[in-house]
Amino acid sequence: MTTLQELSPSARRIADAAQVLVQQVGYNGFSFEHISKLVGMRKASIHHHFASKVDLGVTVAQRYTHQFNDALRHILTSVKLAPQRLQAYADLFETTFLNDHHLCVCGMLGAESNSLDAAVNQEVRHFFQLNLAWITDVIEEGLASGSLKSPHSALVLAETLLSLLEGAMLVGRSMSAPLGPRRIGDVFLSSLIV
Amino acid sequence: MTTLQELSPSARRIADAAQVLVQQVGYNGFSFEHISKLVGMRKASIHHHFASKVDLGVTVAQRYTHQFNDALRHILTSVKLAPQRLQAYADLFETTFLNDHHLCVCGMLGAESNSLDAAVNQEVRHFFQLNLAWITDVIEEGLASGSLKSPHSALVLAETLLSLLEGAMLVGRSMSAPLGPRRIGDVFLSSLIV
DNA sequence: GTCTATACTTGGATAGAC
DNA sequence: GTCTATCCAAGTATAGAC
Repeated sequence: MTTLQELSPSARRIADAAQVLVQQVGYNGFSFEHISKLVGMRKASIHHHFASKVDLGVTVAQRYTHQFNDALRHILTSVKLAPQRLQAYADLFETTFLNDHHLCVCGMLGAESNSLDAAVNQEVRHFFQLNLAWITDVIEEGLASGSLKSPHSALVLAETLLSLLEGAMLVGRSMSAPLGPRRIGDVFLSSLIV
Repeated sequence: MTTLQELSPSARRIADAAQVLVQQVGYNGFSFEHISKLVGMRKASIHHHFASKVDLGVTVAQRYTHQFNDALRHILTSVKLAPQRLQAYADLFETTFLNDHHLCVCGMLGAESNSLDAAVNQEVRHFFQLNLAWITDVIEEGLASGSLKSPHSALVLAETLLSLLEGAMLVGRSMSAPLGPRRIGDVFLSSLIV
């Protein structure tokens, strides 16, 4: 299985194209032929970098999770208060959505999970677990320091916020004038902010 | 294009099977062969009832929307207060999710929308529009009668609730112990209920 | 209405030349 | 690393017998 560090320039272009396709049409919606057209290489050449479609799917999910994790760590260093940290978090989804109504890679793969290889599903679960842990920590600190207030536990609030943002992207896809993850997230966050 | 009234018993069994498959693996995740096995008929026989896969997809979305609409009207007649109406609404999603972690048909199709025929997408948009209008009406009545309270508009709250429930099903699929749409919905609704 | 048989296309994957 | 050529399976769809 290919890991992140070993990606050659060509492999990176392939993974980039595959990620966009996953966000646009899902794992079951694209083929090696689609990637071939996007990167200007033949199908056989793609197989040289990724032996199977599952390998490619796993790599896309791993990279996405890794990049997302970097963004989460950056928020912690650049934003100090829990309410603003959660708004910055919602902005990550907003940015993705504003890019041609792309879905979250793992949101899309999660929807398709019943037809995916276990190796891909494992990466998707890792993404959600990582996100839930991060949000929970932020909310817990906010509740403790008094910048947030709620009768619910931090973990329950975290699953609520994550569900809300993933759902806002999904529902927003089928609307002519969606509010988007940022504004939808604010509706919920405004009930938590002191 | 086949419409709801004309469905023969065989066509109904095929549409039922197709609906389950959409909820499990998505439109791009199933084939006529899968349906063939589920209903015990050959692929050619399925084509006799549905000329194309798009026809089948449209019928599935139409029927689902129609059944959902019946459930929404039933809530209005059997439940009188806005808070309880919204909880009953969340229970519709909970029931679907508890059935083997099935997704909402139109939630799944919405995720795949970029690869679907326009005729299918139109039905998906109709489903969301119908739901948003229903929720908006319920919330508007609740705000007017004083059973609900919020600084946000009914329409914004409706999109928030719908996004939350769709997202709770999607995210819940990849979790070992998801809270589920009902409990997730309650977290948000509790901030609205007076 | 259902079947067998089949046409046609696409998709994932491999062999081997360059 | 990339290519052409090819294999094989699966997927949508149709023709025609029963």
